[in-house]
Amino acid sequence: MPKRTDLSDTFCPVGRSAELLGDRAVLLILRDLFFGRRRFEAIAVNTGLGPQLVSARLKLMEGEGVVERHAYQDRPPRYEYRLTAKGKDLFDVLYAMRNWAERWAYGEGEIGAGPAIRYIHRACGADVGTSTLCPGCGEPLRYGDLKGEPSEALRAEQAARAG
Amino acid sequence: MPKRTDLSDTFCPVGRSAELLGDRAVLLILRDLFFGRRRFEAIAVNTGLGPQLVSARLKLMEGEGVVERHAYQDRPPRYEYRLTAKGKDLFDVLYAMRNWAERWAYGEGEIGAGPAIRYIHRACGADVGTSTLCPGCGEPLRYGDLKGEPSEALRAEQAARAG
DNA sequence: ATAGTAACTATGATAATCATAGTAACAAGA
DNA sequence: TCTTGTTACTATGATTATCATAGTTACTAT
Repeated sequence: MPKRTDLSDTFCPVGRSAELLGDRAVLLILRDLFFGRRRFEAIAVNTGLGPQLVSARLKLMEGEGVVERHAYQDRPPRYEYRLTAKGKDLFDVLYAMRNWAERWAYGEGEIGAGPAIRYIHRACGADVGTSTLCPGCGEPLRYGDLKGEPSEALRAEQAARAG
Repeated sequence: MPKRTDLSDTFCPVGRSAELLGDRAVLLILRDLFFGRRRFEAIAVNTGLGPQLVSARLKLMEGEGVVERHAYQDRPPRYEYRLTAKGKDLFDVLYAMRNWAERWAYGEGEIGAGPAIRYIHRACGADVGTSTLCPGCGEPLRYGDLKGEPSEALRAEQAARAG
């Protein structure tokens, strides 16, 4: 392709977000980071993306300030990637994507009864369903407030990828 | 590129959303549709995307059930595109993207004081800032609840594209 | 008859992505 | 010591999506 249109200087906020988020690889990597997967190989395997793409996107995301590279050992030098505050603040976007998909993107009975991942509000123990506010206590849901319980189907799929 | 990895049958909901939303063109078209731009040419001009891409993506989105094609006149046949219920339900995603960008994606004073677009809650008249709940009345914000007031900078940019 | 409008499709150049393989720096076991 | 394993990448070549530009179709208006 020719150089894709650069959106980093539009005044439209959705356009600016789309510059980073309008990319499946970035989205998948963010998902993994939110799930606590911090290492290069783990992310590459789980996303199925291939090392150059993961490498390129992590560099991009680091440049954008949504992830930080941390050495977790010195010899041999090994790094892991962590969400920054700016990165963690993307939680609402990913959570909204999850909610939409749970409502619209599965066939009848495709994953058995219930959602692909059930989320429990740690504070009150309620199943949050696909709401923005906790149906149990009415509080808005933020990063870290939720405990995810993947369905059997999703667990099996991830285990298969991990080999 | 070779065929990009198909995510439409993952059990992960973020993966399924990413199949559609991990694409800058789709995101920009959705933005325009949410803003009431329904015609092919208007969308192509405002997004700057080029007719084949707009055409391809609208077909894709129609296939996914997020937009519908409606004839608005018969001779010559002319069509416009509307969000379906499934499409309108993507509001939370786009709104979360907007909020994130307003908080993180602009330089100091880049658009003057205030946000790129100010949103007013129709029900109570409060400026919602970048919150999920209306700071005035506490209600969750949904599609149609908000009145957007683009900043001067954004208005000028859109006018320039429209020619 | 000519120009204009809206919604596209066609063509060719360019560049992003994928699959596969390879590299670098070390640790651990035979 | 030699081999295998682990982690985090980089290199290469084939494939294909995207862009810019131009053209098409089917009308209406002057």
